[in-house]
Amino acid sequence: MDTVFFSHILAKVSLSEEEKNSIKTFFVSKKLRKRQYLLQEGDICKYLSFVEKGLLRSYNIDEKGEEHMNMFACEGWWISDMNSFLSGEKAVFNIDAIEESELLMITLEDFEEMTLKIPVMDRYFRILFQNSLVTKERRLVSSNTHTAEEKYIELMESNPAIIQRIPQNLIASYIGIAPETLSRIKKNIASRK
Amino acid sequence: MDTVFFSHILAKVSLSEEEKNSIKTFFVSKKLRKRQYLLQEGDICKYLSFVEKGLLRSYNIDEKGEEHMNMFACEGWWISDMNSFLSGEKAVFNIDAIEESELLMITLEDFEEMTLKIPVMDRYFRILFQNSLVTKERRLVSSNTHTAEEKYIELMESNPAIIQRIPQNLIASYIGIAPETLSRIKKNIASRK
DNA sequence: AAATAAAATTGATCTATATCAATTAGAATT
DNA sequence: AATTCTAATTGATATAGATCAATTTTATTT
Repeated sequence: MDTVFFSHILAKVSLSEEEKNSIKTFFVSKKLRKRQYLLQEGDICKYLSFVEKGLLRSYNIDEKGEEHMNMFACEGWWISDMNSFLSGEKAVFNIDAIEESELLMITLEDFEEMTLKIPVMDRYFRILFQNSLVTKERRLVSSNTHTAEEKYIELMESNPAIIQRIPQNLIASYIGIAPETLSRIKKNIASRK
Repeated sequence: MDTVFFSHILAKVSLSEEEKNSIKTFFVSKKLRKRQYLLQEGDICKYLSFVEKGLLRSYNIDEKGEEHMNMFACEGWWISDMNSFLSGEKAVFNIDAIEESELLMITLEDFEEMTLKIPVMDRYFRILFQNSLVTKERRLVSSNTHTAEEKYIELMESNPAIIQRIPQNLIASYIGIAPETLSRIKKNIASRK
């Protein structure tokens, strides 16, 4: 319980040693093998999880059985089916590990207790959610405003690091296009250079 | 400074009379006529605004001059270009009034001061942003997973009240389709009943 | 109430991207 | 190293929804 976790929190708020120790007690750690599920659609999402190491994806599956990537999370990111986690409703997302991963997880009950005991964690999550909101908003704008190629270029430019760790077909799904289309887009871009 | 505002906050957190009085001091109120701008693309978004009354929209404009609705906000909603507000970068969104409106507005400086003075407001905004995140996530799933008709039906079902106050062409833009397409979709749905 | 402007509808046509099918390249497993 | 499985590429074709243009309906302004 460690460097990655607290360095990410301390980047947004200050914590005393005492607070750190207290926070630790609310989390449990978990390792996931590649392809292992953290959550399956229809289950209740019991945890909000911080990625210490590795790479996960969350996605939903439509009536035709097609997967649609919702988000990826690598080191320093949080992942969950927020609606299920907060409301106790059934999860609409699946979450699994793209790479072998290590997580720190907290239940809703402990999350509530932790924020009440350490109010600065409300601030941390307020800032975290604020930033996520900006990111999601950008993606939504991109989704409505740009062509397939523009969306791909935008993603490449905003997130070059993570992209290299993720198979093309998942990236295609993330930007909402067919894998064949992404393949052709890449070819076009390459041929223009 | 009033019922709508505090009733929305008190639905999420508790406040003493003293805290309420303190909170009041951070906000200024403003009235907008129909079609009046609150924010124009390229300006810095100085305020986070709570809608006491009326209806506003936020939207971006692409290179072809087409508007793309980002969100609508009626009584009880907050509106801003969050990225610009928080970072001081130029706004990418325009915000204007669809109906004559009344707002309560706070600057970033006062927002920071308020949350430091009244930590429970961090909690309020943490919960608010958490919920917005769930909403945005749903919209993104819908945008990638569903057909134009499904997106329209979903919006109708999740938000029947607000839809009736908003012109069809803006709704089409919000779900990312051409106004002609929405018109045809409505016709189809009607003819099937 | 008349005049003007804006929004919605309808038809005809076009296009970006999806879908289907086959092939090749790369990973993972034995 | 050989085999099997999965992902990526490429070509041919189909389609949802966009675009363009004309018309009608509904708001707004004078």
